[in-house]
Amino acid sequence: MALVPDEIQHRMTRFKEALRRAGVKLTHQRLEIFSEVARTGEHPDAETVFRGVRDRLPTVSLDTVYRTLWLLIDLGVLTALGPPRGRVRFDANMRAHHHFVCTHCGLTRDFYSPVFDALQVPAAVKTWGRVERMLVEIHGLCARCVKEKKGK
Amino acid sequence: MALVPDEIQHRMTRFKEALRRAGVKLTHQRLEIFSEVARTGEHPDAETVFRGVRDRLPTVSLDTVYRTLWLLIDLGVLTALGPPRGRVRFDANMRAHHHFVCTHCGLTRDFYSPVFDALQVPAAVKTWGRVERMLVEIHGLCARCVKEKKGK
DNA sequence: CTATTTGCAAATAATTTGCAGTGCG
DNA sequence: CGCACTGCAAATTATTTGCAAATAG
Repeated sequence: MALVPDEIQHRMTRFKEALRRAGVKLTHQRLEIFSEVARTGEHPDAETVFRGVRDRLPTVSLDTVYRTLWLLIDLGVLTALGPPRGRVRFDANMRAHHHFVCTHCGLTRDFYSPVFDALQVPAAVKTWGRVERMLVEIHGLCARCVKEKKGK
Repeated sequence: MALVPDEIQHRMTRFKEALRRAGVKLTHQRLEIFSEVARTGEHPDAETVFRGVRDRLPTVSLDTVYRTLWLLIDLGVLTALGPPRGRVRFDANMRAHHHFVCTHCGLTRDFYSPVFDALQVPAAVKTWGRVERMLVEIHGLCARCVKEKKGK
């Protein structure tokens, strides 16, 4: 999971610019928390980030980690993996299919596509483990959430 | 989100067969809980399933809904969407990329593919909302989890 | 009949919030 | 040097578990 130093530098620069543009303060904890996520190609959860920054920020609290991560997502320098609202959702469709996911409300609709079904798993990925399934995820705002945003 | 009745029938049949094969009892609550997920193309969370079955099962409890849903996943008639272990994970990679996700431990690795980047969003999907991003998710077991399973 | 399954209530895990003190710009 | 930011502790939300009573096969 080694990342080229250049890429990390680039991420740090974008991060500082985003804070400045948003008029948000550059604190020690924000720097360390972002850098903890940015320095790795893993996608750590909040707890992992928390443990990672404790050497450098012994008094940081888990709630600051959460607040900072969500702030950085708002500023567009991080993204969250998995559906919003933390809830698990259940799917009875066992045929090959793909998903449209609303990043705001979590609505997920299935769709079918022979083109997508026919995609090949890259050879490099096969060396990482046992592949069971491949699907395309299209992320965006569903019509309802688009309308809601306009309303405000 | 209307589903063809044939598809629902097919799902119910597979469900009953799976229970029988596993030697698991067909209870009223299992039937209603599965049917609640199977009758729709939405992908409800546990709370939504719970509210949906309460008309027909006034005394059912939320824990039974959870237990049943996970059981049905074990039996292979449902799948869970979203991150394993319920945790949100954070990603500092804002370039176009794709994911290999371990369905057991949640490990997520990025990879790049010009072929996948070039995929077109189907016209039908565009009518569902505003598309922001498209990525390919490859699900499976990472090497570590494959090894762990063999160990047992 | 009797082992499996359920409902209840209480436990745990993940995440968020209110508030008073602290430090960045 | 003021207001955004943090740490603490307590609140919420999501999910799981132990156990006695209920029921499918």
